[in-house]
Amino acid sequence: MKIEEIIKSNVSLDDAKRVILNLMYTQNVVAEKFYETLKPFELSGEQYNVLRILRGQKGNPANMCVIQERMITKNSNTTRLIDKLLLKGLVTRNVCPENRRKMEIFITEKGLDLLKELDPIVVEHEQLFTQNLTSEEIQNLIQLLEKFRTINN
Amino acid sequence: MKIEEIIKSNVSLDDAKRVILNLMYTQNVVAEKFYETLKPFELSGEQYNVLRILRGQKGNPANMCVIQERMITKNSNTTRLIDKLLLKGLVTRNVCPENRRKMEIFITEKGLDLLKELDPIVVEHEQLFTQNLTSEEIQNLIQLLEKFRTINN
DNA sequence: TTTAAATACTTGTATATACAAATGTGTGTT
DNA sequence: AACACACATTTGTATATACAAGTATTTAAA
Repeated sequence: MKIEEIIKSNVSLDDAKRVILNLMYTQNVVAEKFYETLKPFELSGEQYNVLRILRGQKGNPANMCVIQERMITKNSNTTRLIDKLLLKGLVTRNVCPENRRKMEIFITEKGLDLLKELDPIVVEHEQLFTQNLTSEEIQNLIQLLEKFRTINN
Repeated sequence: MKIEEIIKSNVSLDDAKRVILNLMYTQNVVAEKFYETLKPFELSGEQYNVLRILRGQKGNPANMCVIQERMITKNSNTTRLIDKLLLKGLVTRNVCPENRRKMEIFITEKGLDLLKELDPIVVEHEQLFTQNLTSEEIQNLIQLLEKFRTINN
C-alpha cells in the first residue's frame, strides 16, 4: 500500500516527503509489531534491547554509559530502565569497586533464560518482514538507509 | 557509518537484524533532527503533523477520527493533542451540528501562518537527508520500504 | 417508545520519556 | 591538603503516551 493511501493524503507529495513518511511509517509498523510480540513477556522494547546488550557483554559488566551508547534510541533514563529490570530479577546492579562512580550491570540467569525463550520469537518477528525481500534487496535497503541518514555537513 | 559501529556491537548480526536496526536507527536520526528543527517554534512533531493534516483539508472540517487515521503514528490521544493546539490558538474545535457526537476541527489563520513559516524549514530538513541520494535511489528506497512493511499473512 | 448497540469523543490513571539539577566520586593543579 | 573541574549516575519535575473506562449521541431493533 502506498503511503498516500495510508495517510489518506489529498495533497500531492514530493519524493522527499514521500520517502521520509515511508521511513517513519515503516519503522512504526515494525516497532508496533515488535511490542505486540513482547507483550506476553511483560517486557518493553527498550527493556529487551538492554537485556540483549548485556548478553552481548559475554560476562563483562556494563555500566550505564556503555548501555546508553549501545541503545538505538539514546533516551537519557537508563537508570529507571535498569530499575525495572532489577525489580524483575533480570539484572544485577552493583557499584564498581575500581571506580565507585560507575555501576556494574550484569544480566542474571533468569535474564538469560528469558532471552533464550525470546530468541526464536524475535527471529520470527524479523522474518515476518525480511521474507518479503530477497537478500540482494535487503543489502540494498541497508545501504540506502545508511546513505540516507549520513549528513555530510 | 555501519550500524554495528553505531551500536558498538561485539556480536555478529545477521541481515534480518541488521536491516531492522538500520530502519529503527535511521528513523530515529531523522525524527530527532526534525524535533530539533521544530523546537524553536514550540511545536512537537505530532502537533506539526496534525496542523499539516488540517491544512490539507482545504477548508473542510476534520473530526477526531479523520485526524487520527491520517496520522503516521496513530496514538490514541488526539483529544489532548488538539487541546494543546487550541491553547496556542492554532486550531478551533466545535461540535458538529449535523452529528453532535463529532467535532469540527479547523486550522486558524495563525495556524496557517505558522505552517507557512515552517514550510521552507521543513523542506530544508527533508533535503538534509534526501540530497545524499539520487532520485533513482529515493524511488528505490520508497519501494523497498513499502515492500518491507507489507506482511502477506 | 423503550431498550440495546454502535459511534465519537473525553477522561482517569498508570507508566514512560525528556531534560535540567543534584549527588557523589575521581583527577589534576597549586 | 584544598580547590576546581570533570565524570557517572540519580533524582525531580513536567510533559507525553498507552489503554481502559466513562459520557454523550445516534441508530436500529423489539
